[in-house]
Amino acid sequence: MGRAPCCDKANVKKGPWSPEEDKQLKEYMEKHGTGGNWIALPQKAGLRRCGKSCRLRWLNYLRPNIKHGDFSDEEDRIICSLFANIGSRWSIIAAQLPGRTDNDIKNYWNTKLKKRLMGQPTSHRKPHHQQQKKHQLQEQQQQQQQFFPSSFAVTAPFSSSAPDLEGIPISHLLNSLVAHPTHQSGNLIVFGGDHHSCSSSDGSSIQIGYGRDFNHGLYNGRENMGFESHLYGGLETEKLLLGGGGGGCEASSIGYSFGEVKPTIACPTDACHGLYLDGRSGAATDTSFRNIASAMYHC
DNA sequence: AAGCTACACAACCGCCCCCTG
DNA sequence: CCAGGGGGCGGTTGTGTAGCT
Repeated sequence: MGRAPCCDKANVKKGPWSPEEDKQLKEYMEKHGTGGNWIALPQKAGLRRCGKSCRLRWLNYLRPNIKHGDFSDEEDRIICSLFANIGSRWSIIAAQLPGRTDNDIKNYWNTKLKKRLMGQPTSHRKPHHQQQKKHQLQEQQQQQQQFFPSSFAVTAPFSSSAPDLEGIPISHLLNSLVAHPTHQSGNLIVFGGDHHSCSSSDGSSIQIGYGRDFNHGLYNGRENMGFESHLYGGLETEKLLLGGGGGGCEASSIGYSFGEVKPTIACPTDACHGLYLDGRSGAATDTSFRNIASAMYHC
């Protein structure tokens, strides 16, 4: 038996809200509030709308202090950073941006940020002059640099058969791991590079930019290598500190050798579900990442 | 000027979580 | 403890608009 519908679909108006309906809902909300029941609200307010539709309209458009329009660079950065850490938990991300709604942020991400960070054209309309294309390309490169300033900029394809990873951009290592997953790669969680979440055909996966399912840590007894808990948008996540102590991946920290990293990659256990590598900052992280990528190729 | 296309954003759908009785 | 229902959320679709041909 299916669930009873929340409202009588046949007698409910759908589609865009008219100014009159907006006014009616706003006035009712200002006088009475939801009364703890959105489903009953439309009837009380004299609206021929589904309660959920009223809720959405209120939360996303009518309620006070809603910000619409241009997102600032700071907001962009916050969204990207949180998306990298917790994925598409729009409500959590919205909670960090006063005046912004989850729907707004979701739309903004889907229509602009995602394309921008994936290197797709961001212009409002198709350019039709070479000059514009050139300018657009430069703009994209600048924007990528702005968000991921270390070595994440994409340049050339990476051959999966090449064991020597020195000098190969991290983004290509990432891409290659996505394209050629190993049985170990299912245990690697990276954030900070491109924002992909990819699965291979056999079900193993590399999750990039998403760490919430990663719960357990390894502590190998060595100072500055272990797991550290972080709160991102109210969600606790943990990451393996390959980059050194304190703040995670510091520029001055060391890269771990294959021997040190391999047990973690090769032998996931209940106590060690995988790696969580902060790839956002600096050369030391690159070294760590290269070690892991190298380990995966050798395993 | 008309038709086409791409884009932005509002709104809907349906699933899941969690509270309550 | 369990079932039912409302609320919340993320994904998807629909619609209006602006630029291009």
